[in-house]
Amino acid sequence: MRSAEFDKEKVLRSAMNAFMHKGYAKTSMQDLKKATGLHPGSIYCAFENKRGLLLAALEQYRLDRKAEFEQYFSGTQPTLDNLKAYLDNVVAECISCDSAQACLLTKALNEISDQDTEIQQIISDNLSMLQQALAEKFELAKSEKALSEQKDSDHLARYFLMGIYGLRTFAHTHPEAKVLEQLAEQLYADICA
Amino acid sequence: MRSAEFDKEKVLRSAMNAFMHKGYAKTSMQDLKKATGLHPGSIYCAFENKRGLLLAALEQYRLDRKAEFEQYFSGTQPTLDNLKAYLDNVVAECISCDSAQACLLTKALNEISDQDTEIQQIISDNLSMLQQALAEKFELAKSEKALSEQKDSDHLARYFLMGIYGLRTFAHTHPEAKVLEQLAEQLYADICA
DNA sequence: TCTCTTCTTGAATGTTCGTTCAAGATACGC
DNA sequence: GCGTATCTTGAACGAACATTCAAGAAGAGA
Repeated sequence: MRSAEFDKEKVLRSAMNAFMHKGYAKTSMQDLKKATGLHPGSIYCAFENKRGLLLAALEQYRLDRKAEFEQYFSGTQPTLDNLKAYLDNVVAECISCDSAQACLLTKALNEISDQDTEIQQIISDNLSMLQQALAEKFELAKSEKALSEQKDSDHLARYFLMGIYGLRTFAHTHPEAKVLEQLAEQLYADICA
Repeated sequence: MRSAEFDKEKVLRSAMNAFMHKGYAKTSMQDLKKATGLHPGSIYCAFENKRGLLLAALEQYRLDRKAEFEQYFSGTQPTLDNLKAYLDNVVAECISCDSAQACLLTKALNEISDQDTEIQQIISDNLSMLQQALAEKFELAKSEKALSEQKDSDHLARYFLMGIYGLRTFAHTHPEAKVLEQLAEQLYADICA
């Protein structure tokens, strides 16, 4: 026996970055080779093909984001404060990173959309999971009496997610902190109102 | 002398559709030939290359959308009603069309982003124009006493646009009329509140 | 009707792409 | 320390790509 020499998570995160910056179609195997340090043969051995690498990268992205999300709600602060912090982090990401630091899920969703129903389904499922997780947080906020019982948590989660999508796209044309922060502020206010 | 045989607007709208459905990178010249009915030579003669065709298509898209926008505000109804109608139309587009009927501008913005600063600039400028046009409508609504003078029209325009971006992305995973209409409803309410 | 000019056509070009595979390298079991 | 199973390497492959161009088709002017 002999085990593989590369760190799978590291490779997948490099691939994620490559896909996020150039998009799936424009990222060539040569780009992936440069990004991951793996030779084509190894990539094909480990992930079957370019599409398999994208699938694995999407799964890694899901795990990373899930861990990140849960970290935001692990403390003892009021749930709504955690939600605001989470939103502020989205804004910070939009500003700080190189301009193309979008979410891999939405980036891939926009690009692949109709052409690959399986990937489309995976992405939709992932985003639905995030939506579900958000809805649970809104339920939690209601139980903390920080949010009116009248509110529909599912609707709030959808609206919140819609806002995040919008923010990310908006950031492409207006990467100015002040403007994005103001938008996030209103989004949060409208949800808590 | 002999004039060209094809209808430039028709060709550009066909190209627009092709680019919107498959994205720029994935749309091959063969696809464009099929979509436009033009042979490669003619395309290169008229638009220099594939990128030139995208530029021309973007310009045509801008003109079409500008005309569409102005039509929504040509009547004598209150401006806010027109805005709501405009928003409802966005939602209707998200639902009715084949799932990939996004906005060419945002689609291209998401895909090309960093790789072509000239196209990035053109798209940003176009979206800024729409934002500016929206801000003027909010100003108009204020003068009609339908909106508080306290409100910042520029901010409202940005928030409205953010919502539209978000709606379009959201529609990719939830193409259900009821959900999208509910989101649009709240967006409108939050802006007018 | 003939000629000139311009447009149209689609096969050919060189390049780049995703993918394969056989040869070489390396760690593990004995 | 040897044999072997497995991983790594990178050259090679056909396919598909954007682009070119020379030959053919067709309107305009006489």
